[in-house]
Amino acid sequence: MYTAKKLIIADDHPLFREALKHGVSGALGNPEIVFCGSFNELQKTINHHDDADLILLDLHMPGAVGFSALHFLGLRCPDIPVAMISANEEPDIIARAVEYGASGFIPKSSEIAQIVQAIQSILQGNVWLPMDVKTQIEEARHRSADFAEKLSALTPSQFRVLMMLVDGRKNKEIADEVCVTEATVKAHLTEIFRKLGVSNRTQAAMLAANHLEVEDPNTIA
Amino acid sequence: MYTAKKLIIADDHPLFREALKHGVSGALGNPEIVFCGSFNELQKTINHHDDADLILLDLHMPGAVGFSALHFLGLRCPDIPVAMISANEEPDIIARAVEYGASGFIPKSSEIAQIVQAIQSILQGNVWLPMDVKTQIEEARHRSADFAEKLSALTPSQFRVLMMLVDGRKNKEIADEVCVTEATVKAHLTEIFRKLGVSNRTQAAMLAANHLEVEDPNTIA
DNA sequence: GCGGACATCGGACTTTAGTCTAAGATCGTG
DNA sequence: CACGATCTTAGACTAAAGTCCGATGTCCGC
Repeated sequence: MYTAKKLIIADDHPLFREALKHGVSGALGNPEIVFCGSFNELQKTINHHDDADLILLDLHMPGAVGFSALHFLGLRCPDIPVAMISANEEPDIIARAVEYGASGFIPKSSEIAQIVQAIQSILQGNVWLPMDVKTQIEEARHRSADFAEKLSALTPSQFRVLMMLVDGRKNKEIADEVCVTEATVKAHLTEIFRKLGVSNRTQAAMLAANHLEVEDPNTIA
Repeated sequence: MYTAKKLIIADDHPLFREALKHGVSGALGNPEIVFCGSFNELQKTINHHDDADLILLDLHMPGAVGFSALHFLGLRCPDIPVAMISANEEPDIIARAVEYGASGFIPKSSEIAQIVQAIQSILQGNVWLPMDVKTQIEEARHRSADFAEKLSALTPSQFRVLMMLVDGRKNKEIADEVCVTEATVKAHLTEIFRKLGVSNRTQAAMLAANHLEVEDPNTIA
């Protein structure tokens, strides 16, 4: 079992942070626990407690906007792991938190036991995320690889056509651009749809766009 | 010092590529330099010059969308290293370029000496990236606002239809879903195209998807 | 009540999209 | 050389997509 000597809890809900304290302190070897109720307070606190083992940081802190607190901590004390605590469980938010250097993301709705487990895992140097999010990310990776496979099944010519599909060009335009007849383009398209497992050009374009991170409003507008 | 025998420069800015040519050719042993001004041209060029030592590829090439050109080269000639050249310096873009197989990312704002150094590093088999990666997402935000304006011009019914367009549904399916006739859907669509400034459903879907981050459950950040 | 925005539909029509079948040309590989 | 994959095209369809014109009805604000 991993214990801690000093813990910083940055949350502006007195009730929640007290509950958090009593819930986890026993399981972590009764560490010293320092409270911060605002971003301002956190900035001061960190000056006297930069030897903390872990910071539990609320996403929505007074004085903090977005991930500003997280970003600050990353600069100020990059060695202290930060676990985000939030009622918000959007996978998108969680992914961003990790990008900004959070070592974990603990939903406020979690059971005490789960929170303890998360903290211990983070103290070991791991990144802890809620199960459902982990599976979502894994599935996303899986599907991404799946698409890459489909994509590499396309011949170069077919790939070219697919790219022009993303621009919303019509068959005749594509034909002129590639200097072939419309019949050829149609033949390619039918094959593209089959390989990608879609049924029309819009779906094919959306699929390609989502995975190739296409954004160029200029060519569309 | 590493030299090269043949270099392909794929960029649609004549001024820039000439400058690039004269800037680096001396330092690389005066290699043969082949120019391409579009994705189309690049595809043709590669057929006669698949013995090139390096390809300098502009991110924004006419005919190429996103990393389509990079991906194409990865399939067509996986052995030739590709250095992305771009005015875009977003870390996000740079990271993705490397994911898609780029051997380097050279900002157009770089000094000649730095570009030469980057190219030589890449010729050695390394992956070269700029030290300072600055973000300018202002334009993206601006375009976002522009699109939001167009979006708010849509009536609720039209918006709903647009969302189904993103799924690649056909008119009849949309009609059944919303419980109206196909005639109504068509009427909405014609108006949607007008308001968004596009000319067909695929373009409308792409526009919406790019700005609303509408995704089939495939991609996750 | 009148005008305007909105949603709804029909019909007629033109244009694209998409499938299917068939077939010729090229090119690389065993 | 034979084989397969790819690219190419044609012709004939069927099915969608998209436009134009007109029409009805609702709802809301002035």
